[in-house]
Amino acid sequence: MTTTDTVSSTALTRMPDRPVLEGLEEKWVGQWSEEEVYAFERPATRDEVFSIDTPPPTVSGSLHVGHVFSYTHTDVVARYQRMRGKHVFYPMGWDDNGLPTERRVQNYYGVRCDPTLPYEPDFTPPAKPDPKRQIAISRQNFIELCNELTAIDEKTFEDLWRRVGLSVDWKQLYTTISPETIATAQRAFLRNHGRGEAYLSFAPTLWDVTFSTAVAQAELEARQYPGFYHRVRFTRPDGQAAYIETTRPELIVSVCALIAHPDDERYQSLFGTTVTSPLFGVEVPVLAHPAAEPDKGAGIAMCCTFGDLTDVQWWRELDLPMRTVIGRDGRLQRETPSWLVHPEPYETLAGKTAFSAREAVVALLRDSGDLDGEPTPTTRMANFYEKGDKPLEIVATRQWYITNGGRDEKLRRRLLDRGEELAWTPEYMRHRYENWVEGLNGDWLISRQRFFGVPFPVWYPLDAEGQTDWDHPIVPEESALPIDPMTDPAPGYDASQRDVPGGFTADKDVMDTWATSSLTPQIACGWERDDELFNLTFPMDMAPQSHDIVRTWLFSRIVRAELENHTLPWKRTTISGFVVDPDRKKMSKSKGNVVVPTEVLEKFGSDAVRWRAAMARPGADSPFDETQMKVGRRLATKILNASKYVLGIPGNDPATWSVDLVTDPADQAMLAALDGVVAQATESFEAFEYTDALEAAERFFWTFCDDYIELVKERAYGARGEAAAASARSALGLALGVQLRLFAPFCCFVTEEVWRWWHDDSIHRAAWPLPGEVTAPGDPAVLDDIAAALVAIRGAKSQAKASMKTEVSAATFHGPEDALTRLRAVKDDLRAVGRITGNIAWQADEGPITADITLTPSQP
RNA sequence: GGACGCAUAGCUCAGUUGGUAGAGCACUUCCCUUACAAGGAAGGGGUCAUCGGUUCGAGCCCGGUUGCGUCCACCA
Repeated sequence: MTTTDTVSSTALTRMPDRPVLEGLEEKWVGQWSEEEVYAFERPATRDEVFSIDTPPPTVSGSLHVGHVFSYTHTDVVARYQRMRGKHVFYPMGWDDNGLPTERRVQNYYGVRCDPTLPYEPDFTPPAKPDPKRQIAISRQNFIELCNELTAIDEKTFEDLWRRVGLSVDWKQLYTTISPETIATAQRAFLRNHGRGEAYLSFAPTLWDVTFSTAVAQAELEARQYPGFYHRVRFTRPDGQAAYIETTRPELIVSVCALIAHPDDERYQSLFGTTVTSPLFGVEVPVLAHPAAEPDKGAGIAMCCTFGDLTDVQWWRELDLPMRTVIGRDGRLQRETPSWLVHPEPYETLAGKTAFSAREAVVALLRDSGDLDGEPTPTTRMANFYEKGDKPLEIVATRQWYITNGGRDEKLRRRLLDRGEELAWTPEYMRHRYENWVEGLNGDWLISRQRFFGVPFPVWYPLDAEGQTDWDHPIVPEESALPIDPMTDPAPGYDASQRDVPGGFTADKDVMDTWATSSLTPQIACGWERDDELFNLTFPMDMAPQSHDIVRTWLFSRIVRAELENHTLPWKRTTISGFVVDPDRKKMSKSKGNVVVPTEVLEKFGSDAVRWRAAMARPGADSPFDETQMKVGRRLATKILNASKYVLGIPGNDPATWSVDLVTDPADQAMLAALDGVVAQATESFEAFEYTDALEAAERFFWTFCDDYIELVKERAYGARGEAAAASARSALGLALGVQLRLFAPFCCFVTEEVWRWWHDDSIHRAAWPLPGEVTAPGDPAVLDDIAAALVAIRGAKSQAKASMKTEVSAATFHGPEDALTRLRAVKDDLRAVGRITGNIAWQADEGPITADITLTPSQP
């Protein structure tokens, strides 16, 4: 990247009399867009590119300050890399497919999808949606509404991101429901399928009864759930009782066995025998299995198909029969199960929800005398779908899976190795990844029984009886993608053969959102769509995200890239912490502690919010605190005012600035010190430690303002001749230019505003300052000595409660000999800033620099 | 229960290879000084969670304890 920037001498005409922060966002957002400052231009080679796998926000959700912080962290790095001359590939994506959008559409328009209904071309949603009486509409109508609403939401999101100042290239925007993305997701799936990495399986799966869909391990959330222990009697062949305790008595219908730990003394005599279930008279074996925990409940568990994941394990390992009664709607099946010896009691349960059935069973048990004592309340942990509010059921269904190492040690090892290979910021976050991969207990379930998502590009043949042949799925050629099996006929068939015996039927499921977003590197980089782009950007350089989605998004992308590309999808991942409320609780809608970003941005300005974000180190949670925003705002204001001062010095002309004119020792010392700061900031950015870069720049800037500017003020105005003034002006101007660039990644608006007072091109395409660019053969220690001397002078005046303007009739400086020598060289500047009119004496001794000051009595 | 992180001034946090405890905010006092009163200056304030070890010397290294947070596991 070359800059065609020209330095303008017309600074004074572009500089407002009283510059303010208000309005800078609007002004520069517009101009950056017009000038295409952040457009990605394809260079010749990969090493000229810095590519970023931006997390695509869920547009149906809402953004809070936490999002603003973490996206700012990425932007700060992107801006640094751009200034280093990289062609920054920084796309934005909208995650608009999936269940969150469906749910939002249902609430927003008051509709629900009923795939059995026909399409109504003229359908318009009700003006006032009634959330209690959702209108049933066809799948196509429903998808149209999803597209309509996401378009509105995406506009809001884009406006916010622009306002925050994200330097994304909006021409690289992708969405997870676009035809290109659908084609990419389907293509990747077909490749997985072709290699045996994607497979269809009929198995017990975690099932959300509210949304009527399967969910994956990564989407689980364990929550406290209140329940009751019921002590229930089973009957031994000799008529004796065997008691179990259960929180789900309705599952007695499904009981397959009683199971205790093999070493449990209490149940040795029962192993190998059978017992009979209460109410239904079903005879089940009593078995031993090490997964049974003697301390839980009665120590002997009722194994049902299925109450929990342990039941699944027992069912599988002990080869138990499948006695499912809870259906996909969360209700007990209507037909009386065939295995019941006494079917009569079931009549009162048929068709009931699990909750109602539980009450009914308890009543029955009470009547029959099989309930021992009263149910005792307990709190247990239950698995929930993270977006749902009813505990998950386990239902045997046919689902698509992708291998993820959960059932394959070799693949698991490879994925763990990838975690090793990946660079992590901060380093310790890699443990979360390792924990997750090591704890996987099954493959990745990717199919969802929903509507707004990427359809599986799959059909199944129907035999002569119209039965689906699940074992021989029909897939399309890749060239036909994207396809929708619900509307496109299977290859080799025509539309009339849909759903008729001897014909074909569509796979009606869609892929889970994560199955699509696991491919964001491939989607954004143009995999199999734009080879040139792909080769220039993939594997990507940086994958930013917050720490809660290491197990989902980060992991799933590594899986997909490993299976498809045999590489990591990126070199490095950077993990942001959360913004938490003052009590250090995570912000969430349900807690009502969410801070809306637009208000904060409005109140303090984007630069202030960005500053605060950058002060949060990678991985660290930070509490939301408005007073911190004020500090950022103060910095932005200070940048504006200090710049105005430097450029407003009479006769100061940027075209004349040159390090060759910097001859004064104070000026040389300042530039030398700044050069060290540049080195520090650069080093920190190279390590992705943007906070350290900011702190280094800021620490220097305040000294620059409070000490250095004050020190050279009079000289810059020409009090000691033209050469001395030129030295100060060049030093001030050059240092300002360097510091603006150091701050540019953080306070992108105010630095741009100031920069343009004398440049025609954006600061964000200017070169990052590097050590040696602006420096002088000075001793940085002089600046510290000056600061110490100023503290001494000001302290004396402050203690005397005198104005800083008060004249000093005599001053004696104490301190180490070498420090005094350095101070003598800047004596005239000290005299000016301290208003020292009388004698200056120097007294060498040990200890810090101090001054004895005699103040001239103030004139009446 | 497992893993990880944190514990330093009233608050938010720095503290490099061990060598006299730091910043900002808040607080106190002062100052309208030709960039900035949405400003500036000066100042007070800390047994570095706790116990033990290594060392001439520990906020830092090692071990234990306690408290907090996050992720995972936990439905009998």
